Amino acid sequence: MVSTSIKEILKRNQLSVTGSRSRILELFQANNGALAHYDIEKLSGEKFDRVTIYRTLQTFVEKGIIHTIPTADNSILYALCKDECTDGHHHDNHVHFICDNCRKTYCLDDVVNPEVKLPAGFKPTVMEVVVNGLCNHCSN
Amino acid sequence: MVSTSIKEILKRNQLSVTGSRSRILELFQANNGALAHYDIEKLSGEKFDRVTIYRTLQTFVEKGIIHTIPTADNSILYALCKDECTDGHHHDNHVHFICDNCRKTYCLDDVVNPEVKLPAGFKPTVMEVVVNGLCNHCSN
DNA sequence: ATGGGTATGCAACTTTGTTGCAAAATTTGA
DNA sequence: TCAAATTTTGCAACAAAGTTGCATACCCAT
Repeated sequence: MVSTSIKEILKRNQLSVTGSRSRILELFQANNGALAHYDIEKLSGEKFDRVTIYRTLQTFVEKGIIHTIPTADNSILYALCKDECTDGHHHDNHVHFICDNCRKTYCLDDVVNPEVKLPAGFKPTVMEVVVNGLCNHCSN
Repeated sequence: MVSTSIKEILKRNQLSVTGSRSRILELFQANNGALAHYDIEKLSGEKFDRVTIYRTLQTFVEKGIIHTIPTADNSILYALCKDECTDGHHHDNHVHFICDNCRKTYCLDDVVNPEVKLPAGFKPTVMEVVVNGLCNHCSN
């Protein structure tokens, strides 16, 4: 059942199981996409304090449960990490896709970041690829 | 001389030549990198109203004089476009590099965005590639 | 069940970005 | 060159987004 796995995720990351954490994780699982702070505030039904949501998201990022996606319009999106993520070390080296029509954000987990040849002296550590366009549901 | 070319850039884009626009363009030319709104506020020496800077940057983006760079930490960076940019149509399909040490952002104009194979049905329009790491000055 | 530690909610505040409007500056045309 | 027409600027007020300190409430191990 769903609630069990949520509890397990929190325990695995040494986090106490609280109402807000469970609910927010649930929202991510149910939405299967990326959520902004604003979305969570709406979806959770005004139930939690804004501050709690900020702190919960921050904690989840630190623990490697979710990761952030940069967007051009200055809003931070958050999405669930795959299981391999561990404390502070994210392996979210996949392409993100934002649909210009339905505004949904997809983690294209199977599309691995491409190689990029940088000029001499530039040592890369992290790379973010965000593609905008029409998703498979909106492109007909 | 520098001031002449700044004037020409503004005129070419049908913008009246004003103090703030000239000064802000000058800052971009002098810095040869990306600037955030915050940077401009500091660099310009408290000389201009915050609102003016917001509006000037917005105008420059619309005219294709500068383009935005999305970052993971929710700050918008702006950088000069190459001359080929025209109204609303940016050709900034190059890789951006942010140095984790000196915090400088580079437009790697010669590093063109790589090809990415998307799943069936996904139709891309714009793509952003941002690489973090150490730049050629900080990697020694 | 209880005590120690952690998380939450509230209040107050800071930062960031937006809007309307009058004053000032820039451009245009005679 | 000068005055009128248009744009731009700065101010004030506001809205949204994010942060911090602290007392209360909750979670969890014993």
